[in-house]
Amino acid sequence: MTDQRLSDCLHCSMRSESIFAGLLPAELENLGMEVQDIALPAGERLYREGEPARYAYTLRSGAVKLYKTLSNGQEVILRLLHHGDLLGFEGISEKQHRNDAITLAPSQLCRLDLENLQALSQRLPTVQAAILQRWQDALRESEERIVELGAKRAEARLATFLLQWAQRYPHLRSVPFPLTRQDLGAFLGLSTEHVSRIMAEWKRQSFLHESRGHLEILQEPNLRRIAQELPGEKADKKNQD
Amino acid sequence: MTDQRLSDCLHCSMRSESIFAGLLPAELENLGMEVQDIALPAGERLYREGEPARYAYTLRSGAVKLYKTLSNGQEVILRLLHHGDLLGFEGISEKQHRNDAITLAPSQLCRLDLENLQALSQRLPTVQAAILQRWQDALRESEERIVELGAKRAEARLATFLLQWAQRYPHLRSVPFPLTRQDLGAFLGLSTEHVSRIMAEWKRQSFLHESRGHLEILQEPNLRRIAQELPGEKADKKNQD
DNA sequence: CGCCAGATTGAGGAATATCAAACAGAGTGG
DNA sequence: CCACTCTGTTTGATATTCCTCAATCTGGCG
Repeated sequence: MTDQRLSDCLHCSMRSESIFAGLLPAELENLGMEVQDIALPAGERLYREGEPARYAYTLRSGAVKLYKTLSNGQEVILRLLHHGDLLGFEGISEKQHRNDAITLAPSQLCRLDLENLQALSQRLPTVQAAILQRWQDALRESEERIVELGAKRAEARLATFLLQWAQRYPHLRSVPFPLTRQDLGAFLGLSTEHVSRIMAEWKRQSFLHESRGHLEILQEPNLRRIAQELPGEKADKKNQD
Repeated sequence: MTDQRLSDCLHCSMRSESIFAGLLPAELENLGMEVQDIALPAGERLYREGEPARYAYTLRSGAVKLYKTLSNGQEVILRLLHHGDLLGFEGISEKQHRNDAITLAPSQLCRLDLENLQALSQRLPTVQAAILQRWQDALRESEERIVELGAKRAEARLATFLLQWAQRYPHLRSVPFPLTRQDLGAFLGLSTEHVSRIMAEWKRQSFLHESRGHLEILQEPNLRRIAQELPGEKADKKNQD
């Protein structure tokens, strides 16, 4: 079920975008670190909140959700990860993972030993700088989320999210979309039903199309308009088609 | 109005908590960087969103809000900073500031030149590690905010916030509280009026007391209980006093 | 005292949640 | 191929939370 082998970083297709970008081939061969290449089906857990952090990961393909489960059982999704994103790096400075990580789709990852990684980042400033950069990106994204959650209404949040999701697959008309309505709600701070209502309405209006885990945005301008809407700015003119 | 002089990092009262902690005195004297010591009244702007980033700051005393202003004029506060917090460090890797920064109270800050800081952090791994750590803290805080905004109701958000604010002044019964109802709303994703209603109610119930820019939490257990409440967990028993 | 920004209060309405029921579609076993 | 089941989606009705707008109140201050 879990395919696992040693990774060949030197010839990795993602090398130029990874935290090891910028290293010389000689340095790469001398990482002093085992990098496991892992393939997982959908729904597999990478780690759990509170668990001792042993590994960090680079997501090479597929999708992963990072989330917390509250005392009433409600899930809150903190981040949704795509091709190229990192996870588990909080383990560099904290002993335990801060959240749960589960694959949403069949995924390929590189698994890095955190102790090795920490030693490595002390030795190679390039690597540390790369990690710092990723962290800043994550913080910027989180702050954008705060703006969405704090200031926008349900439709605007959902529209923003769908557009950003689709943007991660620039070359595809119809993009992979393994999220349930419940996932969407957990990410956007909305109830499952409310998400469903909005999605259903947009499908009726042909703003978008869904089929077998794929999503196609048919009327991007309309979604963009909705994504911008702020409280007190009701769009009087609906689409007329 | 703006008192400004060269800072003496070696004898700074915050040295042990700053990003320069762990440096030897000799290294400190050789920072190769001018550190300005700045004192500002309340309501002073440190920088504006989109402005070229020249400086980063360490807040030595007082309070600062980082916020964005949306197209409808609405403010969203991203972070509220206290004694010991950093700001403007996004300028290390981005050319422009991502948000506005304004003092909420009379504040003392250290101003660091970003170009020098960048060079410095390449040279001194200790400094870079310290910055990395602050970044991770900021990300953790942002993720906690996302949980608050995404999953909790107004009262729980406000209670959580007040408790955390008060915790920043562990030795004081009555803590400085320079926030307006509007600030609270902008931070918590609520309307000014809704915040006001809840605060007024809590004052009536003697959960807390407000006076001349200061706040005292009188019944911490009740606030803690409210802070934990999640949708679907109505507390039937109110306080009886 | 008069003024003014911020705080409070009230009434009504919009946005969203909750609860319950019906629906759809992808396996699965006969 | 069909009935069956299971899970996720959609829909409806109702309740709650929160916002908006407008008015009033309060405390500090010239």
